[in-house]
Amino acid sequence: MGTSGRRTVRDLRRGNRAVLLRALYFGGPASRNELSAETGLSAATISTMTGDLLAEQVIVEAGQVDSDGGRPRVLLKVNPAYGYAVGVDVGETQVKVELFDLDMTVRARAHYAVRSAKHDPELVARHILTGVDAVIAEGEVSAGQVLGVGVGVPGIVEPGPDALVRAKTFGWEAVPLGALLRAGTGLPLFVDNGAKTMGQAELWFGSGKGTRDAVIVLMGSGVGGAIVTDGHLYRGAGMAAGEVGHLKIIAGGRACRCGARGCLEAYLGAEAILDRAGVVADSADEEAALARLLEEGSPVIGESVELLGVGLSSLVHLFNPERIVIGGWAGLMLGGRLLADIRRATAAGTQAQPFQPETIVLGRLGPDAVALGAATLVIEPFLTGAGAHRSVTTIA
Amino acid sequence: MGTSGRRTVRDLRRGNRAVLLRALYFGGPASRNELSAETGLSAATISTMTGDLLAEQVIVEAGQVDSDGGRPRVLLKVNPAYGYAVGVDVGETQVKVELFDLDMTVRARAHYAVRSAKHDPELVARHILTGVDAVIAEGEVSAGQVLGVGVGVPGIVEPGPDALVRAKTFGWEAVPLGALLRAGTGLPLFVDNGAKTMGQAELWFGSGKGTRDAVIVLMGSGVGGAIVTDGHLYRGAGMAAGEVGHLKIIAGGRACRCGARGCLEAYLGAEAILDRAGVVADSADEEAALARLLEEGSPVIGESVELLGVGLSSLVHLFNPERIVIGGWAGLMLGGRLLADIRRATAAGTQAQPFQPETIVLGRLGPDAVALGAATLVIEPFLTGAGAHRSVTTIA
DNA sequence: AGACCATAATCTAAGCCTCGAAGAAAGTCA
DNA sequence: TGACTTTCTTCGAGGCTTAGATTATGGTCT
Repeated sequence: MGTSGRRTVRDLRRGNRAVLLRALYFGGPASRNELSAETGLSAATISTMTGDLLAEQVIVEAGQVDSDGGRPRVLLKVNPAYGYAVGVDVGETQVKVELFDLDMTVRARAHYAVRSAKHDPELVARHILTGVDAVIAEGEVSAGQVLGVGVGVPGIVEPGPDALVRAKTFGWEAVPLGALLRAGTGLPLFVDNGAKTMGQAELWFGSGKGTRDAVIVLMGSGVGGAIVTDGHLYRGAGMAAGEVGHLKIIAGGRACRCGARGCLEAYLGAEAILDRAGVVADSADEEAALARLLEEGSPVIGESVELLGVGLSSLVHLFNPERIVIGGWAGLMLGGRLLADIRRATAAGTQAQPFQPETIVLGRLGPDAVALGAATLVIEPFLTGAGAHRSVTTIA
Repeated sequence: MGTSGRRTVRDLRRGNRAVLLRALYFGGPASRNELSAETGLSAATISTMTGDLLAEQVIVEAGQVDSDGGRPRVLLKVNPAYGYAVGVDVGETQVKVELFDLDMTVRARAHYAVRSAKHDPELVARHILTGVDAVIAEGEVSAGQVLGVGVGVPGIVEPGPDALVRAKTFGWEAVPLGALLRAGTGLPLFVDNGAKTMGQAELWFGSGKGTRDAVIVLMGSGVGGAIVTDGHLYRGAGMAAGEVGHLKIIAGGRACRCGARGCLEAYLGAEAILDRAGVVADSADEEAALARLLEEGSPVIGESVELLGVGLSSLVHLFNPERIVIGGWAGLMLGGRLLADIRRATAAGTQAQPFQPETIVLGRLGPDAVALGAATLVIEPFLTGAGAHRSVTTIA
């Protein structure tokens, strides 16, 4: 099953343009010659296509490289100023809005504090909309140059134009964030789970770079994740795949805030770890408290590593990934000191040949990559459409 | 990342031919007109392509349908006798070799008993090779018409021309089954895990038909599975993905024969269920013994359902499937009576909106579909290549 | 029966696309 | 300055799909 397939001869062009643009985006500056080798397209085709893209200003020249006694190669790269993407991170304590150029350099930021436990959807939407206007103004960019707005939220996002968000942590049951935002902006909109956006950031620019099959596990206060299959974020039938936090590790075990029992998140977010250690800490102090636990060598930490290993071994058998990236602030804290133990604990739960310990690595982007990842939601269709301007407004 | 992309204008034709052939293969007989609507290709293109395919005998006419006062539609279908596929099921007690035409009708069979616990690789290979020759002879098919041989084996298959098989149940450490078979036949060869082949059979012809995102869980003596993403079997980086049997459900729980603890298979194959119930039964009696347990209403059965629900809820959160198919003889036996309980137990471990109870269904093909599925490994490249004859011998 | 209509399939001309080969551009080296 | 090397562009050829016109094949109405 699974009919994909190009249709007409013009789709061919579009597809090849996308291949070219991706090579240029991820492969940095390159000459036409190198592009021909990388993409498999003939030099002639590359030439006409780069001609078009240059004329449209999607790409620009980026210097020369002389070769041994021949015509020097002209380097090409994606024009960072061709378009801009807004990335939004809707977090527990604040709404962060950032404007990126195509190089993913931040051109402007706006942060809005949100009082914990008071995540009024309308307020959040207003913060986002205000923020979008603010960064566009501050970045001195015309609205026409903005390719879209990507939003990373906690919880599960239902596909569809309304982008219904269900986030227990916020008490959001079925908040139509997409509809709320669309009422205030005409920009293309992409809403997805924050862990997934962060995962895509690691995939594109971090430790996942270059892999086709990867699992990204993110531990902060809770546990989230992202699954990469065939080089793309896997979302499943209803955008809810990859919820690593609700992988069960102990049938009938600790109660999770999701209502079920034995979830990874019932043991392994910073919140759960502190709770298991009997430490009381509000969300602002979690980081310090967890650091202290690590310092003390609390037995709860050792236990946590073992449980993480159990979860990861499940993931290895299900996904057989080429790489497993551990990220999120708590994940980086744990993994920074105990990576070897995590690898060993995972190996104990897996047969030898689908798993190599080196498969597990730490994330490289730090815990603030949610907005960056949200911006990649905007870039993705830009690359696929190869700069076919501002298509229909869609929800990823 | 993930560059796929057609390249030349002839690839376009090949791709569209594949789309057409798939539509015809899975959509049964259809007129050119219907094909045009289904594939999105213009009537003219369909016309020339069906012309080619008819000339090559890949497809044939299949009657007419008169329409409301117009020229009657000529129905087309894949020519079942265009080519044949051999499917092999290497099981615990026997090696089954079957010859299928493109309609997946069995044209010949050959079975070879294997004494339990004595799975000499060379002997198995010899059985397979003998069987292939036997079914080709019995089916009265010329070897040139055979598109390939698909083999389903227990354990994990490593990609590569040797197709190294690791199967603890057989005591196979790294058996180069591909190499052994290639020494005896020149036919294209495809080796994969038997649960995966069975899963693909359910996907193509059984309860998974038409789904793009599915999980297939197979319970026999042990537990296996297959994952479907975007309409295709997902194999991961090293063909080892989808090993549902080694999903962990209880950290530090019962020892599994794989060496780890807490695997689903340590609780849920027929073998494990009987063991947990304290019943001693050798593999020939397992079926009767399990049936008795069910009849008696043993508490172990109720427990098993709960544990299965835990495992399935993990799978729901990780894959967000459109459908979950339960198969294998033990799975069908349990599910036949207790499907409602399984659904309830799964729902208890999942949030409401990624999961609908009706997602879980029983397999439709019965427990003997391994060989059928193995044959689909041969059909798949035939459909993709759209009958571009006998390409290079590959391992799937 | 014959004129007319409806639907299916094929034919034809036009517009794109990618490729290979040949030519132009832009340097180095002696 | 001229030979050489390497990169990039231009051009003709061969293919592809499409829209629209044309042919095929039956029913329906008078």
